[in-house]
Amino acid sequence: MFKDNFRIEVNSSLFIKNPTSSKLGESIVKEGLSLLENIGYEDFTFKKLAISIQTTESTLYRYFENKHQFLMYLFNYYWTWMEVNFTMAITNISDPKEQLKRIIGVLVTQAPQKIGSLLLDEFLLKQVITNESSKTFLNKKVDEENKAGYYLTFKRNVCLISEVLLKMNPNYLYPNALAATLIEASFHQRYFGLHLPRLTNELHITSNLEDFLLHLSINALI
Amino acid sequence: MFKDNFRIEVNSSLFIKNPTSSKLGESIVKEGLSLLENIGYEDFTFKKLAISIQTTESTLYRYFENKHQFLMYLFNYYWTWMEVNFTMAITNISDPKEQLKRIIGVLVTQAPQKIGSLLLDEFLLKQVITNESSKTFLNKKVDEENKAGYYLTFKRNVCLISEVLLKMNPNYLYPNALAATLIEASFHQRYFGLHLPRLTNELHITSNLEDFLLHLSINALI
DNA sequence: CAATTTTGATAGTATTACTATTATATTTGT
DNA sequence: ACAAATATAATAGTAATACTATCAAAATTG
Repeated sequence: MFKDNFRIEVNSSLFIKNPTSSKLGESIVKEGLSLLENIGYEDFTFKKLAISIQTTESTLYRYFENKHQFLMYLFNYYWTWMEVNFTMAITNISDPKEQLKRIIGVLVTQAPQKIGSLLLDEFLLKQVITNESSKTFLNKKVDEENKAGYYLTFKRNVCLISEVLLKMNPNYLYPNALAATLIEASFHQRYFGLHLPRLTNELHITSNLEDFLLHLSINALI
Repeated sequence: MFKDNFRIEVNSSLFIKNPTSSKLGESIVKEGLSLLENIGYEDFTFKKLAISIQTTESTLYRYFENKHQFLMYLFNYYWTWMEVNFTMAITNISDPKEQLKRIIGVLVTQAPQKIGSLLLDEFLLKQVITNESSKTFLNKKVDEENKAGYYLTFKRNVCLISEVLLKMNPNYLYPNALAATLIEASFHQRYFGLHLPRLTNELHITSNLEDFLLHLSINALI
């Protein structure tokens, strides 16, 4: 469907030097993603990443301002790629309900189909975003970073889903809120299923999660 | 309704020395809450708190292991107190739908009525939990802390709401997931309303948030 | 192949997140 | 009231974090 040289590029405010501009930059984001998945955002440091790819901290700081910007880069990479997935999923589908079903199908998929040859491992990326994405906005710099455009790709996806919801019921008052809630719930319910099972009902199983979200949204739009 | 000496006590795994056992301990949690609200979890340090209450770091470490345990203490304090609020709100109400309405009413209230004279400021506490509570579980220590009982009060509240949901529809498959989603959405949608408004629809306004959550849950239970 | 850019190596700073020790208050039991 | 026990303050110290700066070596590019 896409050429082999299909590439996801994120806005230049999300890095100092574009990591896709060099082999070293690519290994920074690839190994960084992997390290982030292994040890989590709190324990992740540029020092540890530098050691694991045999470079130095100062080199990493030439690509990213700090680890928060690095997470924001991955966050935007993820949502840029999800936008492609969502768009493909609903293209040529006329029934809004079927569109919603496919949207939710994409949302709950853990290892989405490869499109072209992507730089980052889709499965790892989904894992990291599931566990860490709330940390992109739950901090005191949120307004500043919002102004800098750090959340634009995420907002575009919320709006894309919101439009599908509105097709099902043009009078629904909270389409953006519902879209954002579906996304957040898809992450957190899976997380709860794995770590705090009393907070959910077997929603770490993809088909259950899909059923829950689909039922929730369809009923909300009645 | 309650005596003036009504007190919220949290499980002893959540502190080294009980802060309610001394004036100093009380000022640690009171000023700590205030500082956390002002500068956010990421910038909050025991050093800064020590300076603001004119004590030393070593003293703070005799009360709490680290700042994460301090946040967990506040988190449990909050949910212990919310359990009282929820329970009072539905006591003597027979209609499950009315119970749900009152549950959601409590959930979206920013400055709940004072019960007795509580140590911590309810408004500040709600603010801090709204902004920071996801950080209690989104980290690599979650399984360990879950075993230690750090999430018990939260789970009790999810189960309490879940039971009300089940009364409305005993066949609903995902009561815990819905309860947890309502709680999470109540926090994040208000946050989005204030900081990332394109992700929501004016849900920083309490009555809108209430309407959204009520509509969402009632329709899900059809 | 010279000029430019990128990276590596090294050093250094302020802050964070603690732990340890000891002296001085404060509280408690009798 | 006073000795004993406990809590707190003061101080010092460590390893790690989160950077910044400098300069030489390597790689790229024109």
